[in-house]
Amino acid sequence: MPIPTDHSKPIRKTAKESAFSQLQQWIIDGTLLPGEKLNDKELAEALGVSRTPVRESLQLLESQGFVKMYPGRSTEVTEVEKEAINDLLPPLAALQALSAELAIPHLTDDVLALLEHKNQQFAEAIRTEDDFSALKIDEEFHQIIVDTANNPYISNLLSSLQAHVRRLFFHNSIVLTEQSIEEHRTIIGALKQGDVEAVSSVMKTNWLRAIEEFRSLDA
Amino acid sequence: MPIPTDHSKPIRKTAKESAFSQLQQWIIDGTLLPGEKLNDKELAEALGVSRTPVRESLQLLESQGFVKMYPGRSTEVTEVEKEAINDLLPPLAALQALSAELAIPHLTDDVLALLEHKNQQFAEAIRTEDDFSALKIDEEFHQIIVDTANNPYISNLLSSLQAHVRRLFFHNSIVLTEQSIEEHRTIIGALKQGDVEAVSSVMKTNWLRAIEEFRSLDA
DNA sequence: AGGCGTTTTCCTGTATACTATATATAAGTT
DNA sequence: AACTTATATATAGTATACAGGAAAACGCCT
Repeated sequence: MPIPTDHSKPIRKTAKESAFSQLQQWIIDGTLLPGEKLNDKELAEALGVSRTPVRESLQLLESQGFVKMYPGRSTEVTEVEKEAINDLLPPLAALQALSAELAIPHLTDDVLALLEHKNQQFAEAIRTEDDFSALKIDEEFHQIIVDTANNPYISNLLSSLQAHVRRLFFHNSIVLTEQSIEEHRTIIGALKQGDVEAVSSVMKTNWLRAIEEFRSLDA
Repeated sequence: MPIPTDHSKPIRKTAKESAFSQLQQWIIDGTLLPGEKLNDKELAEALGVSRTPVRESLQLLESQGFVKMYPGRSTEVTEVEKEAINDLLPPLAALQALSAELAIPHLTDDVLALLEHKNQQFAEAIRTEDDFSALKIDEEFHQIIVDTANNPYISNLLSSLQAHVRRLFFHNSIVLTEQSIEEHRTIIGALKQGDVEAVSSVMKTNWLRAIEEFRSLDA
């Protein structure tokens, strides 16, 4: 009797974890509005758990910059300022560019195929103006590269930055353009050829261009 | 009556905060050894607080990668692997280089003077072979640049990476060399001239060189 | 002695209870 | 009425109590 039970991950999802992801989701998608005061008692009963896991989650969210705690006073959701994009994208671009550089030695045909496939999905999403999917797929595309770089520190830093970008994009309904498709192709090409300079440069361009596109929404 | 009492920071040092910094310190300086199992009850009484703030601190430390939590099982201090330097320094160098670039528009004479002063302190520490001070001053030197860049996201990311580097250096008693003094001078010069490329390049060199020096300790 | 199952202990995760401080509300004074 | 001062209420921070599960200790069998 084989019993294929895969207990490699005996994921008993701890109350703290589920509280954390739910709260983060609510903050990113705007259910919890920027500036809103958070009362742990309320959140606790809304989530059906006690205050303890809620408070633990809030502290993690603070370390990621999603909430601000005023000790002894209150906890509130941080603001979503459009100008934050100016602070957010440069380090994101730098780390993504670095990831691409570091990914080169670990490239395999599988990875390249995966990237090309993702970019096709991406192109399709752009074509059908499925903006939400496009954002999601774009993130996955870049995640492949980050994973390939295989650097846990970078992965960590980026996941935090990405979450903030996601929130900004959510609150401002940004739209990715066709230009990204071509840039992705260039990135794949540069990766194939192991051109460190080129890949780093295009990657930065790809991300920093978002600043301009973001600004144009002001109009 | 002016009463200059600055109650902008009525810092009531919360038990959680003091527990956190103490635990982090213990992990960095090796009081808590890599791989060691952490028992909240013990830690709690050692710190004179209850388990709650201890557990909260441990969770923050996990998010920073200083401990690993196996839910329901145990919490242990992460290992200090020399090879981690290979993963740690590239993003650190990239972000420090970016900081320097971004600092340029915010440079003032005060900042430049401060940098030159710090570098003199640094040179003095190197000269007297006060290795510990040299490390500390070097960190302060770079912190000035990061602060000048005035980007909260970068500051955040770097503080986490710096803590890891500090731990690595502690556990391997790394020593900074005279070469850093000259590189710091070059950095200051490039900043003065607003030479983005140069400052970025030297900054990266300055940090990545540490990888080589670190490896040479193997011998 | 070594392996397997059972029992016991311990520890983590979570809920609840307690405490002190901050804010809101009401009373009092000029 | 405006401004203090006092009182009440609420909420954050911390401690403790409780429950389930993991690891350790023990005993049993071969």
